[in-house]
Amino acid sequence: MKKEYLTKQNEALLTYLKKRHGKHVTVKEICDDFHVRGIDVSQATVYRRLERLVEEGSAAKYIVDGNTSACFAYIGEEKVEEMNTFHCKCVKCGKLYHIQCDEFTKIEKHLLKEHGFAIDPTRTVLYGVCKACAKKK
Amino acid sequence: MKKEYLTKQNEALLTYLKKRHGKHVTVKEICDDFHVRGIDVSQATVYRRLERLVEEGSAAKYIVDGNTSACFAYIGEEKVEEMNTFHCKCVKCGKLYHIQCDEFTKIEKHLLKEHGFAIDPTRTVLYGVCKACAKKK
DNA sequence: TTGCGTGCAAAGGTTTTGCATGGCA
DNA sequence: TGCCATGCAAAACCTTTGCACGCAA
Repeated sequence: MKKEYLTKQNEALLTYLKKRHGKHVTVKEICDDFHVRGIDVSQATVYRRLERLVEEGSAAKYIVDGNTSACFAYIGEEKVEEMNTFHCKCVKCGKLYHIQCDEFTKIEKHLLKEHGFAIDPTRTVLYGVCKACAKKK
Repeated sequence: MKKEYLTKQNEALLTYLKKRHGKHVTVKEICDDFHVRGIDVSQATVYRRLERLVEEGSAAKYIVDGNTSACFAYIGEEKVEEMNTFHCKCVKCGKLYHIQCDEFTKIEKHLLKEHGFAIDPTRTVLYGVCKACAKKK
């Protein structure tokens, strides 16, 4: 087990993430915000810290778009098993919906029992078309 | 509506994709295979053709990994509405499972009715841990 | 002949990495 | 002091794009 130092960069990132608990952010958004507020944290550090947070289970990484950039969300102390939130991304307007629904928990259990597959909701994004965009059409 | 020419590159790609009907492949895999077999199709062309196939609905694009690279699968004439296949990717061993299950169709309908969100199964990948990897642990 | 398709290389963007330096414990 | 963390810039990747040329119809 490695030691971990408490640096101001680490602290700044954690503060930022906790303030947006559960929301998704990109590395770019984080860096931009830091830049605007005059906080100096290099992009490389943000990547390295986020990577570690994901390993530790305190953050989740999503590949949300056809676009290359990844999204991260802080999930902190929440136990993954208790989360019934999942993400839906509209492929038309690009909006990301956080949906809480027990039906999803059901399919989760079904998949586990019948197919032996344990979904990790923190990593999963469902793609489709949202209500608003369906109407427009 | 644009005219479409039938070129040998186009033909080679379609042959390749049809042979792997329903399976997922990356652009790199396609190019490598072509290279090995001495077929000359530039990477740019593969991207352009795949993009068009996706537009036409003959292929599906997945963002499958934490890695940046996208996967494509040929779905040909199948109508998307009839597909009850979805994809599960194991985050431990990296294996991609194609699962057919009516339960998934149910959650699809539920999401549409209750949340107004129409999932596109051809774009969606569920992440989690597969049976084999769960046992290892 | 027309104009779409292709190849090449450059450009664009995101993420990773090597190395010297900085800073926590 | 001992190491981990950080910054910077370069490198590594994947994907897109511009342009001239090739080729199907």
